[in-house]
Amino acid sequence: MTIQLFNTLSNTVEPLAPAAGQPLRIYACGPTVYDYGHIGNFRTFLQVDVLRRFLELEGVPVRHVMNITDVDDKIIRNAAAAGVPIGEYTPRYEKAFFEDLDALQVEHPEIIARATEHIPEMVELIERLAAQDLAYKTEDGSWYFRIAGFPAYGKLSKKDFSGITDGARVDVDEYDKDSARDFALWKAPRPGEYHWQTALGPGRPGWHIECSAMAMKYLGESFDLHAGGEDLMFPHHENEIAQSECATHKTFARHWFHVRFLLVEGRKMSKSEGNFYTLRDLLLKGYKASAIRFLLISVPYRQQLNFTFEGLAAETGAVERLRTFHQRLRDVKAAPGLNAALAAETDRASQSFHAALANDLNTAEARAAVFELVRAGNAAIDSGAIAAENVPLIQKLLADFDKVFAVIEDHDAEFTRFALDWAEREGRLAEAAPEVLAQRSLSDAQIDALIEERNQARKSRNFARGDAIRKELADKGILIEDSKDGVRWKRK
RNA sequence: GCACCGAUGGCGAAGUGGCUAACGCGCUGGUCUGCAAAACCAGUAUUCAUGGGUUCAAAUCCCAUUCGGUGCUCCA
Repeated sequence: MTIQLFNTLSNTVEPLAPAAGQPLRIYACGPTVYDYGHIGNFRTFLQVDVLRRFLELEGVPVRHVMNITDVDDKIIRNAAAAGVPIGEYTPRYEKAFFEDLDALQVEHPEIIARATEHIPEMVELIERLAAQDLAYKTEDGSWYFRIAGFPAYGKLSKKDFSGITDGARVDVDEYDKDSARDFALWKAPRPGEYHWQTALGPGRPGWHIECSAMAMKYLGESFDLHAGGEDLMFPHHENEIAQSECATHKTFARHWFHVRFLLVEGRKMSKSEGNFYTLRDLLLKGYKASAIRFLLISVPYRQQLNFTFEGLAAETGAVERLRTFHQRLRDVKAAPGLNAALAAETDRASQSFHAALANDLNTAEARAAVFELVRAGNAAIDSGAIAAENVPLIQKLLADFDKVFAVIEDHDAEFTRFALDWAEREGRLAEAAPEVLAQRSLSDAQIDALIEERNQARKSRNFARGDAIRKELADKGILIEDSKDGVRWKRK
């Protein structure tokens, strides 16, 4: 199935396909590792994950490169404030970033590229530009890109710079740049600042050059798709295009994929609004990683998503519904044969699921198709209409669904525990919700023992005692379900 | 200020010219259960921010207004 995907560059939906015999080459802008990631960051990484997972499901091999920006102004500032070199400051946040990706079931890219490990590649790229007089050195030793040398500048963000003249409105002499729009390729060090000694002189890379250099190193001068948050469109991606295409005289990335920002409780997320959440904040509040993932990917990537706690609770229930159905399917005792009507319905759902994702990654429609089948499947189980041969057909659809959405297979307890351990080390355990802490105080064996005690009480019709135990477990976030086949429990 | 995007039930949200406006959560009633939970069934927007227009036909197209978001500066 051909995947149709919106391309920011052309402003239209276009098919996305790799060159013959090649994997699909993706470059995605990664994090600047100066702090813990927040849910806005993760929405972008999750949507890229949905894209790559769907490509894989469709049998398209992927070569996905993500950069780690481990040197920039904020890092230099924060590291200096902490009194450590940047090389000691960034690794803990890079590690935390990957731990968070794991909690959210985000597949790792094939290649992780750190800016600080690619200084020679960047220097070489700047030299290529300098050789064409498209990069120039200013008095303080910094290097800038000459935008006047790239007439197509603005083609991605649809900005027209042709009418803009320097001097009248903008103060040009700030860094003695030739034009106010010219951007830094290489920044000369301020006194005492960490820097590299290179053929360009001492300094550190500008923000944009790392992505051009590393994308070209791992994917070639021209590749299939470049992804990032909508804010990166300008100036970051526009500048990448300018410096890359001027150096190579080839199209840099053919397809540009931008993920829309989210709102939190209807407002833009910001520290001053008090609605700024890291993944770890939410795990400590007791929200499950699966629910967070499901909420962040449920709204198609080009739509603004309103992240609310009510929505998060709703998604917790939605994930639970999928898991319960998955479980019922495994346990069902179906008569031999095939229910043709249910098989046809399964097939329809499967087609809708694939078609929805192929249509510009419409995740909302894709999950709707699966939920419709969940209802049909549950009804068939209840009425006894389900037949043995239907079971694997439905399981196949759920498996395909989970290859992209990755929420049915349950890793939640593991990552909640991880967040608690982390909070303890950081002295932030007080931020954890009481119910989350209570869960931690109860081992699986203790839970099983209490359930056994309750079974005995119920058998002797001592329902008061049985209900008391159920209440005690519920207070600690453990829910009990009685069924014909015994008692099941799960963490709320 | 300029440019671009959006507004659909109690909440989140799909649908972008034509069958009864998906799906999830919630709520109400029923079935099941010792009681619950889970699951199922039924109900829950005559209507898609507001006003006007185009059309045989509009949530979907056009204009205006209001509100929210983004970019123009660091930001996923």
